[in-house]
Amino acid sequence: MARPKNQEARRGALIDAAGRAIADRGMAGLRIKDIAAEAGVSAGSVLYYYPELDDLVVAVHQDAVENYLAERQRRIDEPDGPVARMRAALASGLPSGPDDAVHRLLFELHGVADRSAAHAALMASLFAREAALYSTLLQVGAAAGVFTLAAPPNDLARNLVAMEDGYGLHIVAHNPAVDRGTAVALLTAHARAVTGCPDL
Amino acid sequence: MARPKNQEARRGALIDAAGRAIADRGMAGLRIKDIAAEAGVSAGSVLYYYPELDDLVVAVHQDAVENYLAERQRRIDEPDGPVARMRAALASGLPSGPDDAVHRLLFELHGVADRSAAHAALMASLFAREAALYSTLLQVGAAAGVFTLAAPPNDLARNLVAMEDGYGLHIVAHNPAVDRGTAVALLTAHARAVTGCPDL
Amino acid sequence: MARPKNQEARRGALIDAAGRAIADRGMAGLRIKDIAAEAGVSAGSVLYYYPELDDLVVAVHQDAVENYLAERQRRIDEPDGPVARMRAALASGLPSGPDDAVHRLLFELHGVADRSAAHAALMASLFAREAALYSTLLQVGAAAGVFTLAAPPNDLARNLVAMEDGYGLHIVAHNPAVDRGTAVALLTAHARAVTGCPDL
Amino acid sequence: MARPKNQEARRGALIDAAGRAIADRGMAGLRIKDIAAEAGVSAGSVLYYYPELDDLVVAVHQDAVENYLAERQRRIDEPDGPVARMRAALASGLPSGPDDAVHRLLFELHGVADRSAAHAALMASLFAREAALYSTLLQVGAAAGVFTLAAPPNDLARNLVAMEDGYGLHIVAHNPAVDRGTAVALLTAHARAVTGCPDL
DNA sequence: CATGAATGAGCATTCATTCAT
DNA sequence: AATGAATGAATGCTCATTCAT
Repeated sequence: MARPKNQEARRGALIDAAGRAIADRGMAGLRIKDIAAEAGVSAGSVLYYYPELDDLVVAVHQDAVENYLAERQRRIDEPDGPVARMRAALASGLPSGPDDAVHRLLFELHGVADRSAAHAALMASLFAREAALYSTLLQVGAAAGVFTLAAPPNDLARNLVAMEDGYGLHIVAHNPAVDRGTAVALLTAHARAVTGCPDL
Repeated sequence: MARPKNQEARRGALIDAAGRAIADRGMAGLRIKDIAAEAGVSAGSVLYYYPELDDLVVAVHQDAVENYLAERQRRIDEPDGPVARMRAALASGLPSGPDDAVHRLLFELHGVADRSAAHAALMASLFAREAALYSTLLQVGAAAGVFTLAAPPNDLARNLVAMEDGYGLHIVAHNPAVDRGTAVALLTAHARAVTGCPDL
Repeated sequence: MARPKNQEARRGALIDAAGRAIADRGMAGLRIKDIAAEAGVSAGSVLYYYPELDDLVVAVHQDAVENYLAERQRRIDEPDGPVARMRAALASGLPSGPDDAVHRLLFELHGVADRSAAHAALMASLFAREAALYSTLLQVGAAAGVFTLAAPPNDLARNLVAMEDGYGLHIVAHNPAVDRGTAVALLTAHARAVTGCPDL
Repeated sequence: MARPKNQEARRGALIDAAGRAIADRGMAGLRIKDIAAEAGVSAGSVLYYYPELDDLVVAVHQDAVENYLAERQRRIDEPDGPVARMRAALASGLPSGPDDAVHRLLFELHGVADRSAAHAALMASLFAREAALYSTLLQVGAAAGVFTLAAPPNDLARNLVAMEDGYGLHIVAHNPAVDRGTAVALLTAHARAVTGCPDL
């Protein structure tokens, strides 16, 4: 069982390395030798594990989506109570800044979704699961009587994610008029309005 | 005076051709040969007019932003009255579908903004001017007594644009759960809520 | 004593596998991987038994020559009498068609003889022994009074083999104007003439 | 008209260079950079003129066949009378030795005919036209009363070409027992027999 | 002004080969 | 004895770029 484990470990290392390379140089500038250098192996090794480079990129996307969601879930579950959790959700959906590696990576990968069904599916999955996160929070808050929802929770949830994605795009892309602080404030104001909860 | 005019005309044709090439093949797959073919000239000619290819791409971005904004302004100004105009605004900010060439082009170009100050500036300009569009509509509507704004118009405006961008991203990227109809409906519902105007 | 035997068996299997690979893909397209796959072993194993790949190819050539000659001798010895045996000889020297694996292999290996003394020697050996086959048949037939040789038996024999080789080349190489039937007929007509034996 | 001429000249130079490279290194060892070096141009230039390398090899084959046939025809037509011409034919169909560039090239190219219809057609064309050469000589000689044909001229002609090809193969491939002198003698003896002409 | 010819840098990719196990 | 992991050399190929015309 040593071999398969090593195989998996090496594949994982390559996925990490490729993720860094994509976040750094962008999908357009992705080179096998960059991935190899980042992973500390030869270019041949990358091809050895991923004869089809696209498969590696899909693996990176999968990994990024899962890790991002898990981490976000973790940060949301940390505090107690609907209000604190919603605040955690609002805080955890935006890039920390233009250099946020995770968001850079995800946006790069979203950019190829229009030419790849696999990437489109991953992006759609991320969207749906983030919406589900918000939807749950909204419904729990409403059930607890803290939120008064201005519209069906699923609609509000999708709008929140769309707004996050929009602001996230501008933050990562260095829009000087949209920094994280502003975006969080505007997003929070919106959430406050649609939940009728001034404490957010 | 004939030369400069021809020069300009040729440059314009190259900008159009490059725009089509980017929308078609994406920034990552952009080749001088493709631009040349799309413009019906030789690859050398492209380099002759744009020794630095980046300049051509910036020109494409500039052109796309200006045309898009002008067209959107036109569509907003067409109807009369704040409500109709707001409806026109909500309808004109989302791609018609995954194949919408203008939005495809703009999203491709947003993708390079994080590596280019020029593109970031253009993207920021687009964001600001779209927000201004909404801001004006909101203020006029409020002044007319049709809208009751739930927050400062500039805040609401930016949120609307961010939401548009988020949904636009998913539409262009083939998220199967986000089609134009759904996005327009959700965006409109949001606008209805923040303007307090059920007629939207 | 088990080891050496296994060694030999494995080497034999590799020779067979390499022979099939060469007949299939040609010398130009020969890959260690293909030989290994054909033999059902790893590429490393091939190198283990034949650190110098050329040695394997020489072994293939040797094997092919010996087997081919043995089989041809067998087919010639089967019938009785000079005439029947000569007919068997004429029938056994031409490929059955463009897909005749043995002849394909031999011609591929002849093609490398100009760059390798070992292969040239094997090819020369094959030529000489085929000529000897014919020479014997001719002399026995002459002694029996059935053949009237038009020239020294060694000369006639070499001409027969050369003609065989020429026709064989065209058959294997898919010359549409030279099929086995035609070649056998022409070769036989020639043999009839030089032996003065109308019964061939 | 200067451009097309240069284009043609350059293509011709590449064909010559590729022919030399194939004769030197063999089809199996054919490298683009060798062709380029032989032609004194860059590797990119070879691809520029022949994006599909196979097309270049086919052109080489075509060229080799035509030149070889033209030269052979020339050498046959030089002397007067059926006997002298037949002697010229017999002398012009065999390689001068193992290093005969033309024959080396032709045999290399015959070796790929089994995997390429184009090359098979060229090889078949060469065979048919060489046979026609002999057939004409035989018929003219018979008509003149110098030859007494032992079989239909087309049959004799094909046998002559097959024998030539067989001996040619062995000469080029360094069969030490088959040198040009021996082959010419044996081939001539055969011709003498089938034409009944002792003067050959 | 514009082109096609020609190049070379940079890339993915194939493949024989090495090595630890 | 035999393998799979891993490498690096070698090659084809793409593409931006230069240049003479």
